[in-house]
Amino acid sequence: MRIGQLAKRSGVSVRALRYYEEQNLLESTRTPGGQRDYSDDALDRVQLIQDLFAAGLSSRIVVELLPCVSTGTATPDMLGQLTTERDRIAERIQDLSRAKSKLDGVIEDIVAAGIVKA
Amino acid sequence: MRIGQLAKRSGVSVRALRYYEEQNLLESTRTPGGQRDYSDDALDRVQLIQDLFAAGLSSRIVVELLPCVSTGTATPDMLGQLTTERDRIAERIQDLSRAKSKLDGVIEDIVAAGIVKA
DNA sequence: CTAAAACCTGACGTCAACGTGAGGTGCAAG
DNA sequence: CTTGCACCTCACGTTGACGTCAGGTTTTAG
Repeated sequence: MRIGQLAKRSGVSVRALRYYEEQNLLESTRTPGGQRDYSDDALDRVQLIQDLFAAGLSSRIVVELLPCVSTGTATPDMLGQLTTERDRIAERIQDLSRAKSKLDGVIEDIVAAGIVKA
Repeated sequence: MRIGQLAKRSGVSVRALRYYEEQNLLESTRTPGGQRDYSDDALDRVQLIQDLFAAGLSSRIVVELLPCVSTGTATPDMLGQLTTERDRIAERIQDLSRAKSKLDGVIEDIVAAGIVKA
């Protein structure tokens, strides 16, 4: 499929897909005319990239980890990286949970104070 | 206390503290010589700001929400904002949990494959 | 009193993940 | 063949939360 199709299916912009390729996160073959041609696997790949980005990983990290995620194999170093990032995400979840609790508390207090009844 | 002390105690940089003041997130009185002087409450304030930043809120949002968080009162609009941001954080937690599960799975697979034994 | 911290105000630099034109090319339809 | 949309490659712009350097002032230790 071509880039517009992939963009539509994956929900990311055309610009973003080109950026992924620039960062070696995503491959494509080219038509004789020079246009990108993606395999169906690309869709999964893009969604994986989005998930990792959403988890706060940078493209530098993602490009290092993508091979193991795809192949299920890794060097000891890569495994270390993986666990490091996994732990970082876990920490982030803790941070977010703390912030959420705080906001929950504030919301409860406000509602309890009867400022608003919804 | 002065800005260096607050920075050391809160763990954020002097530059960041000045930035918070610039964004109306943090107040300070001034010495006759023009140097910032912080009350002890400032420490809690800074940590709250950090928590909200860590939760992905922008300074614009934080400056709107800080009053209700401090006072426990709010207009209906502010309460709406609060719940909106609370829900956004909840979503983010979900995203992170998904990413973490994915990485956990990858790590398990790698370890199971016997590439490494730690 | 003097030197060295610590502080002050601008104001420009940074970094990531794209957005947004500019100017030109590929390709399927009629 | 030509219209027109999708695509191409530069290459500069954007945003947020600061980092950092310059040039000057205040505070504190001795």
